[in-house]
Amino acid sequence: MDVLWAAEGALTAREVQDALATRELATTTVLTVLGRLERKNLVSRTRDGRAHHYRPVASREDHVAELMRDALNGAPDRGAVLARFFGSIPPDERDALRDLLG
Amino acid sequence: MDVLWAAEGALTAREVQDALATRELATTTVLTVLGRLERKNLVSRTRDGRAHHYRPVASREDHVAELMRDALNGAPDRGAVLARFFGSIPPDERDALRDLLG
DNA sequence: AATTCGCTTCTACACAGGGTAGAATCGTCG
DNA sequence: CGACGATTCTACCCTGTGTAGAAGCGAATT
Repeated sequence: MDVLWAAEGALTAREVQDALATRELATTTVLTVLGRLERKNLVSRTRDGRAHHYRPVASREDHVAELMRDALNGAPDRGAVLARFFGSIPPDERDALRDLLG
Repeated sequence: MDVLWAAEGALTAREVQDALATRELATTTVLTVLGRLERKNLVSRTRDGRAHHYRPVASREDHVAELMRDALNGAPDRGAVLARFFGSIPPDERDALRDLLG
């Protein structure tokens, strides 16, 4: 589903379908999925004459960060989770973060 | 489902059921769920006479950290995600992390 | 104006996963 | 051996997701 993030910017359903041409999806399939994504507030759309322009509500990175926050909220002891999480990511990323956090 | 983490240590199905007594669950329900959790490698069990002892494979914190890693893997630009994630958690947690990371 | 064509909406079907539980089985204790 | 508890098998419902057909609606073309 989220292959749609791959294409940056606002797209029409038609463009999305073309971008996924490898899968030979029916037009209605693309529309249905886009509609569901809109219902889930993952994409927004604005009318443009006959068609709509669909655009991601958040960047892929923001979205994934959101998922991480959601996961984090799944535990009472957030600090302990964060500690384990950091202990488990590649050292180079940990280093980069250290820099980032000053 | 994961209310089972709440009870620390290894439990028998019977004990799990008692712990969830508020929900009046049938014994088989508890067993089924525990079985599925085992299939998903979230709990392991060891036979103890007639019954089994069920124990979490990982602590709740480890499990949530794992979910965070899974989410993180959902984006190509991990660094960007991490940067956003950090920018979005409460400042005090960020401070705690800074300490943690040295 | 009527036809047609594209975009949209509605509705639907299959399949997976998770919550729930009944029926049958199996093994241990008395 | 019999009873009872633990387990397994099977099943039902509900939701989410991938897929798509049928129909509606508005605009361009004939």
